[in-house]
Amino acid sequence: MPEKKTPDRKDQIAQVASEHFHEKGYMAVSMRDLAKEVGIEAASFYNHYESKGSILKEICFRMADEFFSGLNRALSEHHLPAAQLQAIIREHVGVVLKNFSASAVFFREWRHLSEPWLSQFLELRRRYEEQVRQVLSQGMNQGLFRQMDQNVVVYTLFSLLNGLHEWKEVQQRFSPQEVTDHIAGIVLNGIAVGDQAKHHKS
Amino acid sequence: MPEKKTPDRKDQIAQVASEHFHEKGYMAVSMRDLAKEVGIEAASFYNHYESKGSILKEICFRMADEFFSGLNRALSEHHLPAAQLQAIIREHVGVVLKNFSASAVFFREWRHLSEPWLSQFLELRRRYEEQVRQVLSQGMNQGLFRQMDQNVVVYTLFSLLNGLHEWKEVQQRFSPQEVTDHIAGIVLNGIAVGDQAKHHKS
DNA sequence: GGCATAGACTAACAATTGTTAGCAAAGATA
DNA sequence: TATCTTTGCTAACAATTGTTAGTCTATGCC
Repeated sequence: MPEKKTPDRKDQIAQVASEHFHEKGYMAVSMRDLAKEVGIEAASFYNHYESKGSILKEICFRMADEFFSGLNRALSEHHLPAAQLQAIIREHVGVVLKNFSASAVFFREWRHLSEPWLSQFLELRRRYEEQVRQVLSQGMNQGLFRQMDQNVVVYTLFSLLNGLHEWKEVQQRFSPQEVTDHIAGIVLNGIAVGDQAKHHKS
Repeated sequence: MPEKKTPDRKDQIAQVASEHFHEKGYMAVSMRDLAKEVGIEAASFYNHYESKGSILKEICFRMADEFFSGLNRALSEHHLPAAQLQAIIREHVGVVLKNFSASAVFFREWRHLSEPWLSQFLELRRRYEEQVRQVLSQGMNQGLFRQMDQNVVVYTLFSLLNGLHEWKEVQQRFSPQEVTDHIAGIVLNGIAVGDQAKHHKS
């Protein structure tokens, strides 16, 4: 007797799993843990997912989709490298803040994906990184960004972006726009030629 | 028949465990996995550690010691906030690069500590963060740093520092000094008053 | 009504988990 | 030499794991 209408069990499971994988880590959450939270028995999961691993797969690749959508939006709506970079950051921050648990799983638990998903996932990550690198490259070639090691810039950018999910307080106390401005300010200040990219004041 | 002299089994176990916890995650590594690598049987661990959890505890708190040593060294050897901050970064980077696997475990696997170690660990982290915050505070009060939200600066700094262990390439291609300069440059450029902290040019 | 499908259940499985008990050999200490 | 401690082993344990089989029931469709 289903006591209330299930909006979509599969989505509900992904949602609950995201939160638990985020808090305890994928390996520390059992199917029975999830079952208790969802309100069904562990065996019933297999009507919706074919394995525990496929729940993780669903979460990770759904987030990858989100990140790529944001990236493509940023690239198609802007054409100057500096504007593109800022848009990339804004989109990325938006995705993280809108899917806090799931993005934490995406960043932290992907190594528990089984093949061939793991390889596929890493390839997607590589492509994302590569696209950002190209924006940097264009900016440097056009003389808009200083010449510097791209790996270092990418490290800086992704450390700030990927570390975001660790800081609950930041999410609570600042708007997406503020976070975006902060990160964009740091990165652009770090790489821009001259001062035209500075838009903060004391 | 011990085929060769054991330099120190307990340290060897901690070393092997660090590497495996780093690569697979604490929960995904069984005692038998570790045993195979060390060259003993799983049950023999209990002559050196009282539980699997106590191996993790050892790794995490040993690293906490390292980080605090570095912090204290930085604070005692310098007195101007800008110099202190730079020294803190240098010490921190040094500790991470010198104990790559163990520091990754420190940053990523601490949530699997059991009580009361978990609480104690979080308290240590809080204290570390608090000391850095005080340096920022002093710098602002002395007019050396711009007035800005300390949480945001701390978020930036720790994202860059704590994300370090994710980037094997960075470790391989840059010296500790280069990494330190890079991070210190970003943070000081972000917070310093005027241009005196800038030491790069196009 | 008749019937198929979806989605829940119970029960059980084989494997793996961390851990303990009991024992043996080597090294240190006396 | 006699004894104690250290450190390894084998065997086994109880619990938990992801997963499957088989069954029941409500819902939607003809």
